[in-house]
Amino acid sequence: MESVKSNGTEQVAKSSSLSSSLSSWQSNLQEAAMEELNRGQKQAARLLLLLKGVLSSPESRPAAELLVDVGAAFAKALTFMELKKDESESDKAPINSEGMSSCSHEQIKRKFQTSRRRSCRRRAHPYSCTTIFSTKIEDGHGWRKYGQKGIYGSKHPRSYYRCVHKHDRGCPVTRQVQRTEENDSIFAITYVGQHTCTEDDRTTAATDLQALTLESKMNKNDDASDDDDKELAAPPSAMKRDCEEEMISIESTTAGSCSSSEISSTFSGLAPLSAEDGNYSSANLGFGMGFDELIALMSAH
DNA sequence: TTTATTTGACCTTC
DNA sequence: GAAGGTCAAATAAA
Repeated sequence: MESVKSNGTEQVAKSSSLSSSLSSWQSNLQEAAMEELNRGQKQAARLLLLLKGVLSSPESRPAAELLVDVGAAFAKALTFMELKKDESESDKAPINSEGMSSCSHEQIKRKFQTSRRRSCRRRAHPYSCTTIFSTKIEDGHGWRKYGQKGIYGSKHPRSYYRCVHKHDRGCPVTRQVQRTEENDSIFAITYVGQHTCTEDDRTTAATDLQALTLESKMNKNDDASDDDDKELAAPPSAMKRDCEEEMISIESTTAGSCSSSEISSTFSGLAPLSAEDGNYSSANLGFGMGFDELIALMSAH
């Protein structure tokens, strides 16, 4: 533990007691910080609710984005704190003095790995995958459904789609669509590979969706939670209609190693965490959620 | 008749 | 052996 040159045992005892009280102090501090973050998140949600009408106008868009961003930041910080708490409780490891900033990637990865052990494994494939969370599955691309499976431990089946240009243009993209456990009206859509069918389609569907604005989200009709099977079985023609999406996008860390269920397992009210850089984009409305979803998630947290 | 979806079987990975 | 992913025949819809 430490080298003792003078009054050894006393110093060890002192050090041990010191580190124990320091650890307890840090733990209390952590609890207090989480409480405050929780409070901040709830207050942000309340403010969002209060201003919901006011912020619907286009000129209030920056303010609305800011508020959503604040809510997302609270959610994200809370998640970091919870991850840290989980780790210190299970490992009994001393709290890292570096604080929250150091706990993102590895801990998130670890959490994913834990849930992976429980629920799923994936075939290795050479393509990168991107998971988004959206209230709709249309993304402007044409998809052909080629399978549906019940997933172990999940109440919703997973549908498998491939690009309609797979055969004529050799487009390799597939996607998996599954309703999230946390919110039946939100789909976890995992895109595997990238469109090669047209020049315009080279950007992934996820990238397309990121261009969607708050305005469209605010003005959209509440048609998000239609019948499960109808939604999932929507023909390509239906998918090409205008989409006003609400989405969260998460890039996988390594090609072929991500899964929507892994990611959705951490979806209980938190901001999206890019495993690559730990950031989410505020340009696409933070994590792309509308007011209702954000508030629902914040309240559920 | 053509095209898309469903679904059980099979394959692959762990 | 279990579970996810894909195939392809059967079926439904346009």
